[in-house]
Amino acid sequence: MSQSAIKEPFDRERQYRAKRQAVILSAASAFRRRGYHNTSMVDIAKTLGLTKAALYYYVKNKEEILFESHIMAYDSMDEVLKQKHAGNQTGLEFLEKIFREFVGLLTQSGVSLLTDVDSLSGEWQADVLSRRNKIERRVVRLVKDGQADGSIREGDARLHVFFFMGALNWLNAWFDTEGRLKGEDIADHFVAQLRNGIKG
Amino acid sequence: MSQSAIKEPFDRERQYRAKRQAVILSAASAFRRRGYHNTSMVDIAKTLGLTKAALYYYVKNKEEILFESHIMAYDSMDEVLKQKHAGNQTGLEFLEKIFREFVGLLTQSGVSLLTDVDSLSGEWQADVLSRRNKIERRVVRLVKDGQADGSIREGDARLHVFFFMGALNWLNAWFDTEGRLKGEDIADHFVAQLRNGIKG
DNA sequence: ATAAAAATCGACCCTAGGGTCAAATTATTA
DNA sequence: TAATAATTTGACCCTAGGGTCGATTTTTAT
Repeated sequence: MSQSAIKEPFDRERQYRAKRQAVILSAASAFRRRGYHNTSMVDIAKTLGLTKAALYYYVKNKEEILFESHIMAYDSMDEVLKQKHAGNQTGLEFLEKIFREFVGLLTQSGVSLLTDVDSLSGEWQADVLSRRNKIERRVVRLVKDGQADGSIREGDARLHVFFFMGALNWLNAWFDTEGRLKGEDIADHFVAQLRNGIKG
Repeated sequence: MSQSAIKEPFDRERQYRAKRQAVILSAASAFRRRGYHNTSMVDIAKTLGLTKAALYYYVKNKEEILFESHIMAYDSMDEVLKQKHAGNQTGLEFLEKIFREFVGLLTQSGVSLLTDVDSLSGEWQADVLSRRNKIERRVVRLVKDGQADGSIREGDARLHVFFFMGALNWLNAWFDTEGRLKGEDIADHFVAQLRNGIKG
């Protein structure tokens, strides 16, 4: 049929992209659990029922996978940060919401926050760091907003942020989808601790 | 002189132990900053003005260095946890004190809390995990004590702990001795956030 | 000064694992 | 059902870096 000439190339590309995503997601999860250097390309391939060589059809090299893993996580966080707070809620309330969604990303959506930035070289490392800093600055801004409206207590906003973002990163390291701790409960608990820790 | 026959061997051993410590400390610092796998034996050696081969006079292999790095950190933490709280202070006050000293270890005493447990094999990994768990349980107990005397609010004690221990681990990752943030200030800030986050 | 012990080194070996490539296999299209 | 394009593979190459060893250099004891 005549349609195929038009949509077929799109489907092709879509397939390709989907598979590429699968590779990166799967790898990211492995990196998070066992570490970047303890995860070989063969490991990644086997998990997907492929051969090492096939991976290189979707990816330039191992480092690119690490890079994309980072980017993917930051994209998710950016998405969360995109929303604007309803006019009625305080800065603290808004921050709570954001933080709860961050926790959700890690516990429900399979997003992995990786730490192995040093294994990235030059350009890529700079890219990832800049993305991370951008997010950090956004959150710092939220805290400052909260301080401005009095819902968050005074003090170095960056330190406020480092504290609870640390909790987030650590959560990422120990949280186990299988464990008895339910993501929802963790979110409630963490949000409570965040709130009490910094409220005005 | 006759003395030497007695004390000389002790000095020898002392020298040896001191140098061995130096190797491990130096390596631990590098591991913390660049990561275990991004730090080669040659790197470690060069930092100490030695040759790779010389390292093996003090250490069985690279993994042992990683192991000892972990142990060293946990020894420090155990030391901090050894103290008993004065009869008059609340559970929360005592926990604050402990936490402040933990922060001090990382910011002042050059102790590095490493995360690369997965690069450790079998026996060693089990050892390290058990040490970590032991410390974690101790801290959980402190929290429960605080909850018992009403100074710490109710809620899953383990989650309380994960939250602020996460902050600690994260601090370890970003804190830079050279930076403008002074360890003392960070401790104050972190302790405040800990206190407010969980107080009853 | 000299022997013995301690510490360090240069040169080398060896493997895990990242990366390549031409050939085979599997869809697609006409 | 051939021709073409998209995937996947087996076999192979190559290097970084951990680890070893006998030979030196340095220290200590007598």
